[in-house]
Amino acid sequence: MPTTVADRAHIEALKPIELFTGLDEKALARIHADARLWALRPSTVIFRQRRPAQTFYVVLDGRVRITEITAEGHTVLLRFIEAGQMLGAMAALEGMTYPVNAEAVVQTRALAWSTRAMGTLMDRYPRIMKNTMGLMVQRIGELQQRCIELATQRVEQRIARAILRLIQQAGQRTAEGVTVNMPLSRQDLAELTGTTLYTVSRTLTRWQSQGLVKTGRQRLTVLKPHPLVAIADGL
Amino acid sequence: MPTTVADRAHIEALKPIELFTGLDEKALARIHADARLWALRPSTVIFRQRRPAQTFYVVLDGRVRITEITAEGHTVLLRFIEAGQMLGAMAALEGMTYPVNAEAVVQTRALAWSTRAMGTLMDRYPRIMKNTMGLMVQRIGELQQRCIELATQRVEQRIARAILRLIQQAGQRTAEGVTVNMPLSRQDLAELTGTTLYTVSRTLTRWQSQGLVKTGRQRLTVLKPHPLVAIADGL
DNA sequence: CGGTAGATTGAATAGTATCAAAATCAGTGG
DNA sequence: CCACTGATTTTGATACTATTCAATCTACCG
Repeated sequence: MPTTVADRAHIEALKPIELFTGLDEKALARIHADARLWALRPSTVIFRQRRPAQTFYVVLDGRVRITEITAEGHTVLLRFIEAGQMLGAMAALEGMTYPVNAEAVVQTRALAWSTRAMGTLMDRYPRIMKNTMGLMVQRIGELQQRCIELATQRVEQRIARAILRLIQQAGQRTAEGVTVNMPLSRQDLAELTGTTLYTVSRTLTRWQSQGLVKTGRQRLTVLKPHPLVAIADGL
Repeated sequence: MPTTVADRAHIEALKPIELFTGLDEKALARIHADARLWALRPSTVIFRQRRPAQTFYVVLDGRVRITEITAEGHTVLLRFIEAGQMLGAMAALEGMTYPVNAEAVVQTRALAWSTRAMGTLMDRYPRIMKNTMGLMVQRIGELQQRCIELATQRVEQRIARAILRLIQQAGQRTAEGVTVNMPLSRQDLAELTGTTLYTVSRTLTRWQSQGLVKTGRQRLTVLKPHPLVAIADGL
């Protein structure tokens, strides 16, 4: 089967994805052939917690919100998934359920594989498994960091850290400073840091009056990163 | 190379370990041949955070304490590792550093492989990688659970959950109830739940006066699990 | 130009941390 | 066997952070 121009473009798209590093073009072609492309409008639910994990995704562009809802009804925002990252890794193993909810924040495209297809690919190309392990190690590290912050830091400190992470992940330089390039409500920040939207609001208003940030409806711009870093590091 | 009686016993010891499920005896023999056995006295430091990850372990018996110390000097107790579980999974990848501290709580035996040896084994037996992935998925789930508890639950609730988990992991039936079968101070419980030893002490004394638990110096017995479960579930 | 989701603000309160001090317990060695 | 030592635990008083609830305000959308 000869590779067409369109195929080549698709294969190129797979190259920068961390999950597929170290694989040759033949492997990438095979991997791509098994994938289906999904286009997701903002607020589309990709999967829900406790449902059978049947599809494994890699996000091509856009942004996905990972949440978990507790028995008491609290929502915790666990992370955002960005371009190039995998999504629904549980679906790489058979017979699992998704532990979380995934929802597109903005217009998002993702490649999708069935559990069966990804299982076969991993058996054929163990390098994918090795890469997955590496990514899981990263994720474990991030989660441990979150646990530690939640266990030892004050709310203000946690909000500062969350914002600094957000501008790392989705920061866009503007004339004034760095803007978080996605809709982000006070409620989102509260779910991200384990507090209430009221406390987030008060904190942001204070920072705004100090000239550290500029806030708007679902929008946030960091004007002076350094004092924020100081707060994140515990004054 | 014929397998001796002693070798056979060692290979049997590897069989129940989740990391090695699905491997045949020949593979297990090879795996065992590469391992070194470590015996660790209580309080022995196995590795420290930020040091190069050079050794991958599987705990045969005993118990290991995983902690992380923050820049501000707070210690967070992330988990206990029990018999059959892997330890230092970061060492499966090359060029990583341990993200945490590991210390034997009681007399402990563990098998150890060098990064190089475990890398070779994983290349030769991809099943080990698949098993590792499964264990990492478990670990990610547990950490997410911890984050959610820290983000949404009150201290009392978190302490109840921690204790219930401990009697799952290290519970020993006695005439009165179930005892946590390892030394466990108020400080440990505080580091496990993100609070202070004072609050843990007050909580336990209250529960003791209600007849739910019986506490002693580094010792804890659950007399009535059901009310504790009710507290863990938020009354 | 209303309607509505998002954001702010105030007041009251609850939950925990913090600090200081005292009490208890397990060993240890005289 | 007992007093001594150090670690662990308990308890009290106080300060403070953050939540909760209610009310109001604001920006954006159709």
